[in-house]
Amino acid sequence: MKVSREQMSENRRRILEVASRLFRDKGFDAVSVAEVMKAAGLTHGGFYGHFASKDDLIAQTLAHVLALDADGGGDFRAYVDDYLAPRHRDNAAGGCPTAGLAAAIRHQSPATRAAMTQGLRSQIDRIGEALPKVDAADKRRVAIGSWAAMVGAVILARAIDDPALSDEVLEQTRAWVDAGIDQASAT
Amino acid sequence: MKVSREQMSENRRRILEVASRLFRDKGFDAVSVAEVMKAAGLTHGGFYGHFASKDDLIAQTLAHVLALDADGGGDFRAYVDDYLAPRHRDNAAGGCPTAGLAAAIRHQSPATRAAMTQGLRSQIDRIGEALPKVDAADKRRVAIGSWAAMVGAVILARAIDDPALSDEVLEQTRAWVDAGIDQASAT
DNA sequence: ACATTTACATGATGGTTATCATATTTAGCT
DNA sequence: AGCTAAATATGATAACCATCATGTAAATGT
Repeated sequence: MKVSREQMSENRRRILEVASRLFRDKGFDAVSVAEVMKAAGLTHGGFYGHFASKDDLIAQTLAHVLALDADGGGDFRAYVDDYLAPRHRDNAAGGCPTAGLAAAIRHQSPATRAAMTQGLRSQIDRIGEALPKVDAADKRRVAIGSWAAMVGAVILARAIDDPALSDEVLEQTRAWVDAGIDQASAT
Repeated sequence: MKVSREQMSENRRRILEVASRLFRDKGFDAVSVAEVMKAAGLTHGGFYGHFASKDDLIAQTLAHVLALDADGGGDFRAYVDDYLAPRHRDNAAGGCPTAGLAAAIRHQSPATRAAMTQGLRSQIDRIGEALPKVDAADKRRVAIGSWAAMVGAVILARAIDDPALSDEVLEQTRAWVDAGIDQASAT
């Protein structure tokens, strides 16, 4: 049955929302179109009225979720602490899409790769801006290096099947990133 | 047709070899059992004579390829340089299995997760041993932090669809890791 | 040499999935 | 009020895949 225009765009937004959670939780391949639609409260048939293909859904979902990621205007240390916390490791569905999906981007469509590239560019810039005490010459290094360490640590911590070692990876990476920032912030 | 015992174990080794390349190149899900067997020069039927399931193949392949990873007794700086080189980024099939597969381990069987955990433990220890100038108290931090940054950087560099930014991620992470080691090596 | 075991090949089977075809119902316009 | 277009539902299709059943031929032990 036809629905109102607002209802339709609300449906579309809900599809993107649940898709972003499902993809982060289970990966692109392990989530079917029908599963996404069901989680959005619809049936699989209407899907192709919203998106041209599953690849298109993936690309639009990634652009959507990376655009939302633009908060965190506060202190970078606090952001690092939250990012490298067990809580974030254990919450892939609601967590950072880069940590959850970056490794799968290699195998996705050009539009999806472009969305991730743009998201990373923004994130690096944003981290640089959150490092006021670091010399301009060192900003790119600190922003990129700490972001790589953060994403890598969460990926490793999620892969590890031993809570103690997993916690240690997070904790030591936090100390490593802090030390790197301290060094670059010293006059 | 039956083959000799040596031929069989040679076949088995070849299956693990091609599977490790295919998995690193395309991911666990995107590689079918039949594709692995074909790449090994066999047909799909004989597969279950060697492995109990695809999950079993994945677990044994990961254990196999992580066990081979134990070389690199040399200088850690040289290892970092090779690891964070465009050549490694562009050679996923033959490159580090942690960078290629760690993010997918979350969704795999317990045996596979255990193999990855063991591989990471060994790798962290190995890096610690390759850092003779670093105080014992700092060794875990440097080993874990630099490994997280290296793995994260290669994953990000492979996701990025812009050669200049991808190269920059590798280059700046190299500088970041070097600076972290320098700082920890200073008396 | 022969019997038997066995490694692999060929050929199903059942389940899943992306995508499409068609029907239905209702919003939006006249 | 009625017509038309459109959003979603139901149902079908074709491809792919993991796994299993069965056949075949050669290696191994006697």
